[in-house]
Parts: sequence; structure tokens; C-alpha cells
Amino acid sequence: MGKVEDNKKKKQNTLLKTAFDLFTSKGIQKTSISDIVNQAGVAKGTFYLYFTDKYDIRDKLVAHKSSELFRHAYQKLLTSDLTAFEDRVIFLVDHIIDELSNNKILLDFISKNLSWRIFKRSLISSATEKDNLDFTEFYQEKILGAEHAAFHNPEVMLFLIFELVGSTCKSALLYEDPITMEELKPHLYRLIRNIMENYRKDKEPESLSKTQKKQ
Amino acid sequence: MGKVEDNKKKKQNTLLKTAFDLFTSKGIQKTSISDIVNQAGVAKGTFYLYFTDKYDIRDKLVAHKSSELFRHAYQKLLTSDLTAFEDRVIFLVDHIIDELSNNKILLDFISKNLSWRIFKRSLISSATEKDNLDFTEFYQEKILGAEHAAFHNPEVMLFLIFELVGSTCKSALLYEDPITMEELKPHLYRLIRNIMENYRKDKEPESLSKTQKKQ
Amino acid sequence: MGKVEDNKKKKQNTLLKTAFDLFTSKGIQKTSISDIVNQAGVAKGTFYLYFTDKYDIRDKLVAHKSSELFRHAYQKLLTSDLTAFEDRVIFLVDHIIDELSNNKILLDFISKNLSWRIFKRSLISSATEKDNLDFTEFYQEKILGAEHAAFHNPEVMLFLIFELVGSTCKSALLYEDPITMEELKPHLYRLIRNIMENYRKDKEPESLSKTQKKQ
Amino acid sequence: MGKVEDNKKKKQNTLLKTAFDLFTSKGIQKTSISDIVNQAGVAKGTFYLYFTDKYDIRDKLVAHKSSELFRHAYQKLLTSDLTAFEDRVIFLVDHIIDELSNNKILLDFISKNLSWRIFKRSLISSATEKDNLDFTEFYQEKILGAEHAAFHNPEVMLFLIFELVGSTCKSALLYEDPITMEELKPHLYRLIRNIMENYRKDKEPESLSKTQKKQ
DNA sequence: TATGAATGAGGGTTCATTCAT
DNA sequence: CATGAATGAACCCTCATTCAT
Repeated sequence: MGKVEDNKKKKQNTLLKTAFDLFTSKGIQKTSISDIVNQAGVAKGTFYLYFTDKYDIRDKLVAHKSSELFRHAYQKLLTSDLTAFEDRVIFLVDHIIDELSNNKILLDFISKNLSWRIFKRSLISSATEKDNLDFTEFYQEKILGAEHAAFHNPEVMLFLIFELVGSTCKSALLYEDPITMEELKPHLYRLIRNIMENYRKDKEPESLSKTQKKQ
Repeated sequence: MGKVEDNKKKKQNTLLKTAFDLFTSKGIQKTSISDIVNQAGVAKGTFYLYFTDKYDIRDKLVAHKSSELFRHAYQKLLTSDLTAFEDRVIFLVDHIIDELSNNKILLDFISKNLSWRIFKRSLISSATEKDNLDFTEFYQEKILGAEHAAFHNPEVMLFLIFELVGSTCKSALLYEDPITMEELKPHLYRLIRNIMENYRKDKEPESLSKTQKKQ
Repeated sequence: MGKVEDNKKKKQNTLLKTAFDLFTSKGIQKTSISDIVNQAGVAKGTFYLYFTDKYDIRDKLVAHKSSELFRHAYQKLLTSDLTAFEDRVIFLVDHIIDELSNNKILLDFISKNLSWRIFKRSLISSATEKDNLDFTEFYQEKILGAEHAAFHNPEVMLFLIFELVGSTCKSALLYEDPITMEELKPHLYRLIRNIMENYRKDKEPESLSKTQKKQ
Repeated sequence: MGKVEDNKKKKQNTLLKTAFDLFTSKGIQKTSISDIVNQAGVAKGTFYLYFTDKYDIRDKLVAHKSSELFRHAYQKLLTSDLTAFEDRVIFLVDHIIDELSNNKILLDFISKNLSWRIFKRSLISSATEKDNLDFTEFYQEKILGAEHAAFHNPEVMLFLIFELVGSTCKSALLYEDPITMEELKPHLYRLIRNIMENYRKDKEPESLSKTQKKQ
């Protein structure tokens, strides 16, 4: 039976959990591998059986934590009866923001290490165990849903939203600068809706053409 | 006496310049104080006469470099005849993006270390030597100019623009993901204009009120 | 039962062969037991069933490889019709040098680990499977042959030749310093013949007595 | 004044001496840098101010010790009244052998690390402080002396002698195998004289031509 | 002011060896 | 017989910081 396998998995998880605790409390730079193994209660060599170095374990943590974050929101979304794409996106964003505002340690960790590239990867693995799903494919099928073909350039649109949300929330949640998260939300959600409106195919994309003429 | 002062200033500048070169070529973590003083041609002890540690010199560099970046754009703006606030903002953003796209090393360095908080500070010192000027004051006088009172919430508005530009440009310029900077520009500038439109007082702020009702 | 025995022998041989490959490509110091077992495709514990440590496997390899080297030369000698002892020795030396010059990796490995003591042992086991043969006995019977009693001090003589050949060839073959092997050969073979001449009983050993008087 | 310089030299010498003691008592492999600095009474970092690693200090030791060995012999030679080249060479060899037989630890250390290449270098620096002297130049002027042009191929000749002496003495002095050093000496010195005789220009080089015809 | 030799704690990493399976 | 996960001592090396000059 898989007793050995179980034990290995358990050890790896202990290391991941301990590393996360230390990374978020002391910072990654100031956390040494000695710190991790001491607190995890395993030998130093054991660390190297599972990870190549400190940055390997960090990357695995970021991916794991972001996936989890998105999966929670996504699972909640499945229980809702929202159908309009705009509402579904705002729902997801709102859920993620709320989870992060209850867990600023996680926010700090993720915001320092998450990029659009990693986000795309974890978006996929959050809803499926199989990694052989393409990001665009997943995004169109599971999030866009019925409105599959309703937008110009849906990836750029999502990218703009992702970057906007990520950077403004970090400032608001961690420093309340220039305003608190609760104050920011209406501004942010209005802007997100605005962005989506711009990319809707059934809208006259007047401002886009205007901008393009100017710049 | 001026000679000694000069010499001191020169040494400090050499250290700053050398540190920047090393930080951007090897990364901050992998740059040691030994590296800096060796390359700068001064003794190790001398470093500690001017800076407390590696992070002190980094912070001074970030502030200095961001100011410079903004000052270049601002000085160019002064030579232009743009008067509309929207055009002035786009002009500044565009100038900064172009300078960064010609200097990705600087972009990488700044993007890792710049926050809204630091930006506000460097925005001020970019146009004035005196640090005793309030950000809002400066912003309203020098950028908003005549349209002083034309917007609902000018700081939040600027904040949204700053964060949006910062995070999307980093991804586009450094990784060309999901699109290149040149492809991103029309999307971005349209969105910036959109944001500003939303905050104009003479516009009917319908979407804002709608959003606020929903969320 | 033969099957199990076979399997054991096969595993041991795989380990020996793999160790040799790694020792000669990476050096003994830089080869770890992990390296050996990984490349050999056996488990770490298995290594310890056959060898006590890295140096155990090295010693077994040196003896084996030297024997082999000498056996090749010796078997070739048996097919020749040389009868004069001097010619037979030169033949053996020449054959060994040629094999080593085609296999500098082997030369490097052997030269670092071979001594007169080990050479004597492998000389014996090269021609016989039984280790219970005395070196002098073997040397007199198989190499000296008919000229059994023709030399004053055959072991010292062979020792001088062995050390001379070993050290000069290493320098010539591995570093071509001060000359290449092909350039060295005439010097070397002349000197070997010279040595043997000195020890021939039917020669007037004038120089020996002269030297002894002086020193 | 050179107080600091003095101190540095002293520290380096302490490290060299301590390293030699440890290398010869425990072996190079089993000596760690920690061992050296502990015994030398300096901090670990100090080691790296003077040497790049363990092998750097070993190489410096080998060169130093070999030079010294040769210098002792050479200085003694200067006080002798020997003029014949053959006698001078035997004198040097004999002196070196005697010093090594009184210091087998040194012999073991040198024999494991000395090669013809290194010997040439240390031969030069043993008699002169200037490194800009060519080996052949030095050898001809100081050792060959008046008999400057009396030999065919003096470098090869010296090489043969060097390698012969080095390898046979190691076996004799360290293992007394196959005979003791005192027993070996007459054999060895006779052979050395023999070699030199072969390369003398005023001799009929009959054996050389004979050998060349055969091989 | 300026120097740079000296420090030594602490970093990451390796690896021979064991032993429960 | 064979395995390979786990160990943890020991390794080499770096580097921020100090301080006598």
C-alpha cells in the first residue's frame, strides 16, 4: 500500500506549510532553509529531496495559493445563479478581494510574487486537475460561458482587469493609501464594468477608434 | 572647504552610480557591498560613512530615478502647448513609457521597488527641490492646472491610472505578455481617457451611481 | 541457483563499470556513491552489499585494469617469436604504452593509483587466475624464460625499468612535456636496453663497481 | 612603516605551515579549511584573504617546499669543489635524497604533488628571486656550467634522471620495496651516470643509433 | 576622513550511511 | 536480496561590519 507515498506527501506538505509561515512572517530573504527544516522538524537533507532551493518552494507556494484562492471564488460562483459575464467577473473579483482582506499575510505574499503569467497557469489548475487545458480555452468555456464570442479581445480585457485589481488592492488593503478597500470598491467595480463595456461587440466602440486616431 | 565638500559629494555619487549599475546587472540580492566598493574604487569602510546599508542606497536610488523619470516627462510637457488635462496626462504617461521601453533595466529596477507612496513623493521632488510641498497641492497646481476643480476625486483617479499603467506596462515591456507595448498602448490610453471621463464633474456620473447601488 | 549467482555478478560488474566511467570522467573525488548507483540503475543500499566504500571499488578497479593491460601485452607476446629477454621486455613495454596512448583516460586513472607493489600483484594475476603464485617465481618462469639465471639482480632491474617507464610516459603522454611519446620512445628504449645490459652476468660490470667505490 | 605588511606575511606563513602539518599528518583530502584555520588560530574568512581554496595553498606549498629542497642542495654544491657535470648532478641528487630520507613526511607530500612541470618552475625560483629566468637558461648556466654544450639534448636527459630518481626513491624510502634506499643508491647512481654518458657528445652514441634502427 | 585586514556567524549544499519496508 | 527515504554532520564559502591605523 501507499504508506511510504503517504508519508512523503505529508512531509512535503509540512515543508510547504512551514515555509509559507516563515516567508510571510520573516520575509523570504530572511528565511533560511535551516529555519524551515528546524521548524518543520525534518533534517536538512530532507528539504533537498523535495525542492531544489528556496525559490523552488516559493514558486510552488505561489502557484498553489493563487489556485486555491481562485478555486474558492470559482466554487462559490458555481452555487450562484449569475449568468451575465460582467456579474460573474465582479463576483469572482469581489470574493477574492474579501478573502485577501481577511488574510493580508497571504495578500502580501501573493502580491510580491504573482504575475499575469503565473496567474494564467494557476487559473487553469484551480478548476481542473489536468494541466493539459489551454488558458484561453478554459477561460472562454468556464468564465465567459454562453457569451463566448461576445467580446473583442477577451484576453487583453482580462489582463487589464487583473493588473488593475492586483495593484490597486495591494495599496488599498495593505496601506489604505489613498483610500480603504471599502472606499475603493465602488470605483474599482465601476471601472471594471467600464472596461468590459468597451470590449463588448454589440457596443459601438467609438472611444477606441477615437483613441487610435489620436495616439 | 568647498573642495572637501565636492569630494564627498563625488564619492557618494560614484557609490550611487556603481550601486545602480550592479543592482540592475546582477540584481540587488547578488550585489554585495564588497562589489560596490571594489567597482567604485573606494574602501569598504567608506561606504558606511555615506550609507547605513545596502537597502539604504537602494531606496535613495529608487526615489532619485523615479523623480528623474517624471521630471524628464514633465519638462517635455512644459514645452508642449497641450492644455486639456486628459491630453497632458496621456502625454506624461506616453513619455515615461517610451523612456522605460528604451531602458528596460531601469524599468525592471523601478517596477520592483516603486509604490504609489514613493511615487507621490518623487512626483513632488521631480519638479521642485523643496520637499516641503504637499502632493495634492503640487498635483493640482502643476498638472491639473486650470482644471483645478473639474474632477470628482482627482487623487483616486490618478491612483487608478498610476496602478493600471505601472502593472500593465511592466508585463508588456518585460515579457510582451499578453501583448507588446505597442499593441497595448491604444487599449491603455483609451482606458485612461475613460477613467478620466468618469471622474469629470460635467459628466453625468451614471455608472458610478449604478455600481454603488449594486455593490 | 546459478541464476541468482549470475545476477549478483552482473550487478557487481555494472557497478564496477559505471564507477570506472565516472572516476575517469569526473575524477574520483567528485564522484559520489549516489552518482554511481544512479547511473548503474541500482539502489543506494545495494552498493553496500558489494563494496565497503568508494575506495574499495577503486582499488578493485586498479588491480583489474592493470592486470588486463599487462595480460593483453603478454598474450600478444606469446604469439610473437621473440626469444631474447631484452626484446621481450621492450615488446611488452611498447605494447602497454601503445594501449595507454590510445586510452589516456585509463592512463590517467592508472598512473594516479598504480605502484610497484600493486604492479607486482597484478603482473601475476594477469597471466593466471590463481593468486597463490609468487611474483618472483612467475617473473622468472614466464618472462625471463630460458634466461632464468642470466641477470645479477633481476627484480631491481625490473623495478628500475618499471618506475622509469611509468613516470616518463605519464609526463609524455598526458602533457607532452618535455617531448611527445613518439619522441621519447627511442630515448626510453635505449635506456631500458642499457639497464638490462648493465645487469647481464656475462658482461663486465665495470660501471657498477666504479660507482660503488665512489658513493 | 610596514607593520601591516609584516603582519600579513606572518599570517600567511602561519597558514602555510599549519596546512603543511595537517596535509602531511591527515592527508589533503581529510584536511578541511576549518581544520587549518582552527589550528592556525585565525578566522575562517582570513583564509580566503590569502588563498582561493585548499588546492591553491597546496600548490603554493609544493612549489615552496621543492624550491627549498633544491636550494639547500644547490647551496651545498656551491661550497664543494666539484667541477665535472656528472659529479655535480650526483651530488645534488644525493643531497636531496638524504634530506628526504630524514623527512619522509616531506617526501610523501612532494611525491604526491610534484611533476616535471612544477619541478622546472621551482628549480628556477630556488636559486633566484627573479621569475623571469628561463628554465633552460638557468639549467645550462648554473648546473651545466662550463660544459654548456657538451650534451645532446640536455633537457631530455635531465627529465629522464628526474623521473627515475623521483619514482624509485619514493618506493625505496617509503616502502623499502624492492630494496632500501641505501641498497638502491649504487644502482641508481650507476644508472644516472650511464644516462649522462649516453648523451655526452664526445662519446660515440652507438647504442642510440642501434636502438633507433631497431624500434 | 579614509582605509582595508580581520572577523566569524551563518548561509546553502552534499553525501556516506542506515534501516524499515 | 534489494530498496530508497531519511538523516545530520560536515563541507566550502560569503559578507556585513568593525576598528586600528
